[in-house]
Amino acid sequence: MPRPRETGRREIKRRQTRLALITAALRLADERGADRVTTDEISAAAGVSPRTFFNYFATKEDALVGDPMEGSGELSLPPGPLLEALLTALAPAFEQIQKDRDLWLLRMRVIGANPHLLPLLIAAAASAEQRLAQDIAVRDSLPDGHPYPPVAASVANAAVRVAVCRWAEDRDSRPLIDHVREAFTILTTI
Amino acid sequence: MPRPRETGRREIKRRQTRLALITAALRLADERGADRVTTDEISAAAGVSPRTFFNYFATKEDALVGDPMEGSGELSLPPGPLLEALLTALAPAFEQIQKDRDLWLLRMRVIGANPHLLPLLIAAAASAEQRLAQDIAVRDSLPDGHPYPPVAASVANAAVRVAVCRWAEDRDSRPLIDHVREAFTILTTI
DNA sequence: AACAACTTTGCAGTTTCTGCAAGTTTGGTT
DNA sequence: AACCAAACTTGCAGAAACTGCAAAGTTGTT
Repeated sequence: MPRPRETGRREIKRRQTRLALITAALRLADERGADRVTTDEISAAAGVSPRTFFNYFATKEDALVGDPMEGSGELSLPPGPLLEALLTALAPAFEQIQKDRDLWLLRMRVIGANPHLLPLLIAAAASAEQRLAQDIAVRDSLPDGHPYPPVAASVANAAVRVAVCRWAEDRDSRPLIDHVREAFTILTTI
Repeated sequence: MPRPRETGRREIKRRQTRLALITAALRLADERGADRVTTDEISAAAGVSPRTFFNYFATKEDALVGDPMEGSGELSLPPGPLLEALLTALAPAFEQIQKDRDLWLLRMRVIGANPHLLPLLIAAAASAEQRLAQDIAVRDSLPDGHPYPPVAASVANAAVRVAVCRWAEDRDSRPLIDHVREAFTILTTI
């Protein structure tokens, strides 16, 4: 019985290694600045060989930026009003981010201190946005080229971005999903 | 009288060199694939030393992606309805792109053939989008954190992206700005 | 002509990143 | 348990990317 793609020591170990590389990269970059850290040092700090680093990330920057929506997996949008559908479909991703709050704060600090990383984060978010637009088009069975899906995805992306920023500065640590909900309801009032 | 930042052999030569590097990079990448071209080859084809390449671009990819809005300079948004203001403010950029049509088609082909470049193009567009959001906020004197500017800029970006795609496939070669106008008017009907 | 500002270039050196060919671990089968 | 295949790690060798610096060469100004 071939395990789908979830559990199994293999997958667990992979996640661990990946996380170890990411946190090592971020911690070192936070201490000395992103370009004063080498992939060799990151690998050493994560306890793997230098070559292994590139089994996980194509570039050093990728380890620093990470995949913003790695928690979302294959998202299937339920029917109903779009914003509510997005909330439920993206909830797992937001929960994952919530769990990794400290890591995210660290990451945002590093990106803030190393502006050349920002475009990469934006690019990652944009990729997620495009996938989202595709999913919206499928859900509402809209023809290719219809402007609604990309526009909606674009707006949702902007709202999430704002929500994440507020969440990051929120001393009360209200869960991220609350901030997203708030941003979405603001959207409906425009 | 210190020339502002426009004419002068210096600036002209810089533009020429930059353009030569970009076209050389794109042509070579188009022939053999982006990762089968070295910065040394690009420099040689452009007639400059290998070291000079990095005076113009931080990375090889930057030469391939270019700056989507290099023609816009410091844009000042006139008053009035936003979409019309955007049209007039961005017109110079669109004209520049129109002039470089062949270069842009080549670039889009290269990016299509080398998907790892797409995120970088998206990131460049996103940077432009953020600058635009800032300009919108200033124009309408909206407080920092107001959702309108980023959302509007985001939507405008999406519209321009669609317009550029149609323009690229337009056999009649209708000017880019017409396509943008069209996309914008579609927006108003949503 | 002379001077300052900017640009190109070469050189030396480090870091990034890749391909390949071992080894090692894991998951599943008989 | 013994076995096998797929996945993962690792080391090595090497190409290519990238940086800092200082010496030229250009351009703009007085």
